Amino acid sequence: MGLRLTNTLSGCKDEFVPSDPQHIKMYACGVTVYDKCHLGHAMQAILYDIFARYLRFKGYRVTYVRNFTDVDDKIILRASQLGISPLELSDQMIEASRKDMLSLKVRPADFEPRVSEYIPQIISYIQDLQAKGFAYAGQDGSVYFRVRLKEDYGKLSRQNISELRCGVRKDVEEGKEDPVDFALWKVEETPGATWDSPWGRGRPGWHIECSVMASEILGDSFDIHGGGRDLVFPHHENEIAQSEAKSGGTYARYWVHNGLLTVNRQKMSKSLHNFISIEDAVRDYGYELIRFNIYQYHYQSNIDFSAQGFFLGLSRLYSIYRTRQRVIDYITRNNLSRSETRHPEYLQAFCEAMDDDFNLPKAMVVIQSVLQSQNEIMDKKINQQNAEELLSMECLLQDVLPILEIGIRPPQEFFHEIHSRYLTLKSLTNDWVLEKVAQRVKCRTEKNFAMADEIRDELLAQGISLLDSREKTSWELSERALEELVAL
RNA sequence: GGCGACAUGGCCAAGUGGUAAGGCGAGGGAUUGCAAAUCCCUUAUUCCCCGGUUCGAAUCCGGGUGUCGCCUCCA
Repeated sequence: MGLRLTNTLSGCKDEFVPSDPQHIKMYACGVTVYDKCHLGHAMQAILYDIFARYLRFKGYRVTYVRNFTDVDDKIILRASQLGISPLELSDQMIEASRKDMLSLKVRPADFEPRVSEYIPQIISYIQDLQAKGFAYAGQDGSVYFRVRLKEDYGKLSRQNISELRCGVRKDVEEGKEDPVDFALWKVEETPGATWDSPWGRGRPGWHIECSVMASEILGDSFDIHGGGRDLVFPHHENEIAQSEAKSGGTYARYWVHNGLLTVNRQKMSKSLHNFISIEDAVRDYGYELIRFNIYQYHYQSNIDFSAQGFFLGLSRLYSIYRTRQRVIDYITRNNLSRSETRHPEYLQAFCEAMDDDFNLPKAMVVIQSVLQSQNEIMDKKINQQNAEELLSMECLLQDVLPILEIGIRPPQEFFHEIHSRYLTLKSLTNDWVLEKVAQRVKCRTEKNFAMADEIRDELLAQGISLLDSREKTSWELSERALEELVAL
């Protein structure tokens, strides 16, 4: 079964047919590097990275492009405030962004072009548009795109040009023939962020960069173009207009748009003080919890981050790693060898979920079911058939979890990280806990259950929960402890 | 004013014509010294409201209500 994708252009979930059956070309709008990246960027980067990984998993060759916008009003403003050049600022921010992505386990795109590296191509692109009559130099010297000449303008966002209220939020630039026109080249002199052009010194407009970089790297037509919902209009609409005006053909064939990130159901914004940087979030919650939370929602809807969601996620992650550890122990104890067979039913279920418009919540259900089945098997008495079943599930998980980049660390590393974070928070030590556990073990062997229970209660009051098995007593964090760890 | 999206059990959330996934919570059971962990069972005759199309609608159409996004900064 093939992939189906919700295509903003058609408004439907369409069968995805790449123009080259072996090779998928994908472009996603990256960040404008005027500040540190926030969780919304993380979410977008994680999603498209997963799309690329999954398509590769399915056997496609994928070329994935994600740009950096390093020429922009906000960068110029910020840089002048900081007393550095715009490109210095964007260099720093790109470096920070790369670090952020690494910490989230997001793989770099195959191409990560920067606007400043494509100025000559942008200029000749605009010249071509000018030759075709779609671009004109306005009275102020800047170059604009003649929107009304593109008769299908508005097809992506379903906007009607005559209904647009121009200048509602921003003053209309002088020099345009028509208020709906948008800038391709802005004439101005900003140190460090301007280049010579046939129209004078200046810099590219807001939308031209993606059209140019996408076509330079992927060609005039490619398969998937993605970005946040908030880019549909005007950014993507304008990209289509420019690109198709220039090439005369179809630009991106499928447009996918992810929802935005909310914090406690409110859009994340600096003015609401709910702005979370990737750096802070990774430090406070860990990359897996951030990813887990994203996977609870379909990519098209807004994804909410809240203490409740993080708590739920951490409990589930905890549980995932408990099972991961249990499987490792089980395999070692029973001296089982690796399986080369991926459990066929679960593999199919996983692929069906992902093929259905990258339905991550559904895919996560499959993962949970696999883990549950593994536990079920390990609860039973071992036999040949059980063991094979378990191993094929394990084989599947080892192939599929890396796509999601979740549950693949050594479990002890995960537990150690969470536990030490908690112990530090509560000023407790690992030795203290172990001492208490040892005391209790002694009480239990002496059948002094009253004392044993007392120690257990004492630990529980500190957020430490005990697990007695036949061989040993181990400890982990209680629900309340997990809750405390993720309080926003 | 225009365009668009969404509304599903106590909470979160899948599900675009065939009779409501899953998680959390709650209740019961197996297991346990008792717990925890794990597993099993139960927990929405019903999908914001009102009409319509259909043999059949959470899903399609019309109207209403509510929430949100975008309308030239945005992932």
